[in-house]
Amino acid sequence: MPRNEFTCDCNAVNSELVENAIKGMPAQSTFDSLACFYKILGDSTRCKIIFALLQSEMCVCDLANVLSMTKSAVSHQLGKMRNSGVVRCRREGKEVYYSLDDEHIAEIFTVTVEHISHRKGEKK
Amino acid sequence: MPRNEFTCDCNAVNSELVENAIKGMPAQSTFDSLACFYKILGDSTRCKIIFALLQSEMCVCDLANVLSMTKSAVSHQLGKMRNSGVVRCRREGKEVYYSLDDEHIAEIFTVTVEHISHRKGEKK
DNA sequence: TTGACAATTGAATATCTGTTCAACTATAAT
DNA sequence: ATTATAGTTGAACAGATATTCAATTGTCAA
Repeated sequence: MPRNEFTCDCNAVNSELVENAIKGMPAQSTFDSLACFYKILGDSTRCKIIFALLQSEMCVCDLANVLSMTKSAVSHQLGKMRNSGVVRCRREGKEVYYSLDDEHIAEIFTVTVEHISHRKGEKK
Repeated sequence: MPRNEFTCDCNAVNSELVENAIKGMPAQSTFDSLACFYKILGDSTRCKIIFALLQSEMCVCDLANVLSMTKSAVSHQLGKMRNSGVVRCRREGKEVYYSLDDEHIAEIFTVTVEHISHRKGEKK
């Protein structure tokens, strides 16, 4: 009789390790937030937007020109990024200017850019 | 006649800013790598795997137990993480033990966990 | 060699996601 | 008021993706 109260199809090899790991696990909502945050960064269009906004705030038209995309496509992405708290916006006349909301994002982003650059030379 | 040599449906508002931004843009491949990296982190299952591996290396069975998932599902995710250079593995008898490949990943991940935790208290 | 278990892999499916298109709102100028 | 431009939004479509299921490989023990 396998002591397996979970939905997995096998028994733990190192049960103590597993039990401790389970105890130390944060709530599901924490992982959802984490995944949600990374999901926003996990698209090359949105990465470009972030990179552009690192330099300066920009309106949707400007971003569309930088990315060679339609206003609609850019606006859709900006909407998601706004909802996730990645960017902030302010209206100035007809234009809406976007900027990075949180300095943490710039930090995490630039660290990753370095990480990627370093990998380039390495294996494969 | 709109001076719009791109695929976008509007003219830049701040043309100088746009031109500088375009000049400063890295190659498409850089953004693909970035997005690819974040995409790997952008799934709650894989976030859990990373969190578990922060504590200690584990075999597939152990991870399956920690996550309450089948070996197959876990193995599929580990395969992707392996291909992206996020995790590394070594065989020991019948088991295959996985661990985080790069210390940068642990760094980026923990910084983001903090970022998320701080946000919790804030708006919304 | 045979059987058992750990792990991987490919195909199939259900779900999610990015872009397009068209319609719409908001602001400014004539 | 009317027109033009900036931006948003919903529906639809195409492409990507996570999990399941079944089959297969690799390793150890009998």
